[in-house]
Amino acid sequence: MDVDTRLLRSFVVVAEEGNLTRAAQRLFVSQPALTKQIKQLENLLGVQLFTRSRAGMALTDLGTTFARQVPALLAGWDGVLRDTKSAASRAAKVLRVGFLASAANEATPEIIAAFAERRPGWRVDMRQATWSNPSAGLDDGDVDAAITRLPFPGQENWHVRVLLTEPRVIALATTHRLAGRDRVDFRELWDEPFVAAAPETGRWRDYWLAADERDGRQPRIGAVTDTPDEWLSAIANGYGIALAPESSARFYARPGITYLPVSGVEPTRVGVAFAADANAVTRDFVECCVRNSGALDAEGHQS
Amino acid sequence: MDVDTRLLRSFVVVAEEGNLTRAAQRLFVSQPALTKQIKQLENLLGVQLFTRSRAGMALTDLGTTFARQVPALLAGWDGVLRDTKSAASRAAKVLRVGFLASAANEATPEIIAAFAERRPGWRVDMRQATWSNPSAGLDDGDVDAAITRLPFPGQENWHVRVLLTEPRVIALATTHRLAGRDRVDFRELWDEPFVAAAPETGRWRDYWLAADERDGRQPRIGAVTDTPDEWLSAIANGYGIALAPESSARFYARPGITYLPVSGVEPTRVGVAFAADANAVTRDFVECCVRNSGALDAEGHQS
DNA sequence: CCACATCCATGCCATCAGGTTATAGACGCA
DNA sequence: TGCGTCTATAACCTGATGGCATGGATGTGG
Repeated sequence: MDVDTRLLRSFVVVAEEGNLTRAAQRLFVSQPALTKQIKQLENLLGVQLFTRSRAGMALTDLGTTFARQVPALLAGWDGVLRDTKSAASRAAKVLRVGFLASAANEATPEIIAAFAERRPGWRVDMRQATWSNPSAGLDDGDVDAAITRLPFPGQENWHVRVLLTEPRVIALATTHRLAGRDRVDFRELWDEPFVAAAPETGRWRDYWLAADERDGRQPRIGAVTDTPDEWLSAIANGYGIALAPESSARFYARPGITYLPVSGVEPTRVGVAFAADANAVTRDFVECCVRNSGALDAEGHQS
Repeated sequence: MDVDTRLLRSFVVVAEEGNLTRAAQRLFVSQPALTKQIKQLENLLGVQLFTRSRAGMALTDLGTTFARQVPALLAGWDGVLRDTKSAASRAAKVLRVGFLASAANEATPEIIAAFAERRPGWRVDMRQATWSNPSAGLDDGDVDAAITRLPFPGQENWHVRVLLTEPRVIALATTHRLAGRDRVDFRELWDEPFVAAAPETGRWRDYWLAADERDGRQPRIGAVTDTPDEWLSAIANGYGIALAPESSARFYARPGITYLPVSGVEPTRVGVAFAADANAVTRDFVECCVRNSGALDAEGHQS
């Protein structure tokens, strides 16, 4: 009897949420599709996993037993997947590095150069990730290391070394009423619409909305974007403003966008994340990251 | 990243066979379909698993690594499946028993009755299996115990207790040249066409062709059947003859079919098979089997 | 008491993955 | 050179699956 792991993942989410509609959103499918998936799984097993009611989907006893075992299966598969992919890249002498656009910076070429010297014959495969994937492929086993902004969702599963810390600034349209100012305080911006990452990025989104510095007030969302280009356009078009790393003013300077210093928000950190059991080559790369970012202003330390 | 376990099973078979065409037969799909499945799996992993050549499909290094891990995954899933199904039947107080048509006999009603007395409130769900499924559903977790003919493929994975032993006879069309005889020796039948089980039943098929008693000579196959009815028809129509348990002469008497004693083949045994970790209810059932078949002529002993 | 919000289920339609058959292409072998 | 044995490709078809719109059941607030 065969299953698609997809069904199992859907099952897990539904079990967690206890609610088809919400689960469907998290899984990016429609609610009817999810209804069918769960039904399909129940048919396959010949067992009722949930009791349905207006209140939602509650696990039956059998469903609970099943739910206890499924995560291990999925983890097993994901592990094999990761092992295989990393074995492949090792065989090809390719180090796969994911990075978030805004996390790469002037130091990146130096890091690569240092690594090339350290491991002759190896190639570094840099893969840019969107904001909806803040671990930059680490979670999927697609990369050996990820250079990203901290904190990111799922960070606790990985070893992280901080590479640098920099202030956050505010990005706004040149036409914005505050664009002429020298600097602003974040409190002045509480009621401004913001350009944000997608809701499912959770902690990530919150961090860039500075949810913690709003005294519990809900932010206004003017637009949702997933890549630097979309982000810049949204800001230039006046859909909202956004927090950004200071270095964006250099890397993402663009007509129609103004960057201003802002007080009252924590600075942002760039880090390199990797698996606890990373191989020697990956660790070498991490070492290169620390050394060559340290040249700027980081205090690299284990996190 | 999601897979259908089906792809994994296909992969395992192709890896074992080293040959798409043969693997496709074993999996009951066309060869092009398998080509696509394997390609799909390789795409999914982003890794080449096989090197193709006119000689067939050979695992790459990565493929070998992968192949080492996959069986554990599949076993894990199958285990969960089994657990869940058996938990369901336990909750419903249903004992699921598979049996092979030719393995049930006069004692069966008594067994059920004895069990009903031993476990009031429980129901026995008897499921007849075809010859292409000689474990009668045990392998798929569809039953808690199986009453079947020994030996059967995969028997080593289960606990088995022998219920009875009986001679084998030969079944042939009444019009057959030997039908008038009192008895025959198996050697006289070496060149006769036989009605056999499907090739994929392996050891099972061999046993009922008495492959061991042919001095290595290949049997002639006159027809392939999967159920008693097909089998009886094939014999009556003269497509071939077949070995059968002595009790068939009672249970499957039919105009046009003659059963004759045959010398030179081992007797056949009926056994009840169950999982090593079977629960108390299942063990009770096994106990009932042993007691109530023992009334006939078995010496029940652990196998 | 009724309109509304919230859930899950269902019907209909469009799309696409996946299967099948037939055939091509590569290659060793007689 | 023709044949047998592999795998890959092409063309076609069907069924599974997802999306949208909607229905039915049931609390909830005005």
